[in-house]
Amino acid sequence: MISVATWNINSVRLRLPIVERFLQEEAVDVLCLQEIKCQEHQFPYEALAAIGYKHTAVHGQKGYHGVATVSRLPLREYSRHDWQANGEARHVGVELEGSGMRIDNVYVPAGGDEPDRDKNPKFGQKLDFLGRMTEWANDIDGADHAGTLIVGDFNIAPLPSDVWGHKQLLKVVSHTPIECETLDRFKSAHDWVDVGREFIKDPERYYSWWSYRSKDHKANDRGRRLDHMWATPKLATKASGHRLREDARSWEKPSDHIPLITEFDL
DNA sequence: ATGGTTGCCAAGCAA
Repeated sequence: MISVATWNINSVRLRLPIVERFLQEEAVDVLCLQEIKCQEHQFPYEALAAIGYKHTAVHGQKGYHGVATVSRLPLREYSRHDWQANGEARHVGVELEGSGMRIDNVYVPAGGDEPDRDKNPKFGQKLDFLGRMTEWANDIDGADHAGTLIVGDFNIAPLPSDVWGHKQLLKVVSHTPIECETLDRFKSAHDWVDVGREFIKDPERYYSWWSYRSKDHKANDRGRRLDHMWATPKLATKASGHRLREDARSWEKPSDHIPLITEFDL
């Protein structure tokens, strides 16, 4: 069995205590972090190695963004795509030694506030990022390895049941029709299976993010499913479990995102 | 309609 988790941590240095808590409680094999907000030399390698996570692939930058994959199992970093072509650290790809499973850890741009690429260049960059990610997916050769799992903060909640209010959020970046369609084109490009939704079926409530801009996120429960774990079809058939640690949103100094975990029989 | 919060790093940007 191999277990993989994804978590937008919103500063790995500030939240090292809850990363350690999560790893000690869940003992996942692999944890994919987004928004580490540090450079590679600032990453807490020693603290994570001390609790068994000795294998790392860190793609960081100063102050913003940044992704890191930490593992108990040996891995080989094989790619760092810049799907925005602007130098931001938003992807790192690894292959697990032994199983050969590939894990692509991605942090899709949030896209700003205005869902109009003419008025808001960030929105266009988000759509273009997904376009390049789709071209990449078209080129994956799925025939000769154990399959690919792409995980991370996609910054899009595609289904009506992925948000607290479908109608209220149709013009809010993360749930606009054009974003959902663009993500759908990516999905079709490689027949990705939305593993989370294989286990927590639509239209069941499934959120992974709650804004900090709410006194009590549980009171109105205005969540969105921005984080995803999608597998190539053959690998998806090996998924044996999927769960959320929604309680982590209430831990001390929490991230605004929660961890997602998928288990594979491999 | 607006503003609400957080992190980085020391002003404003990104989310």
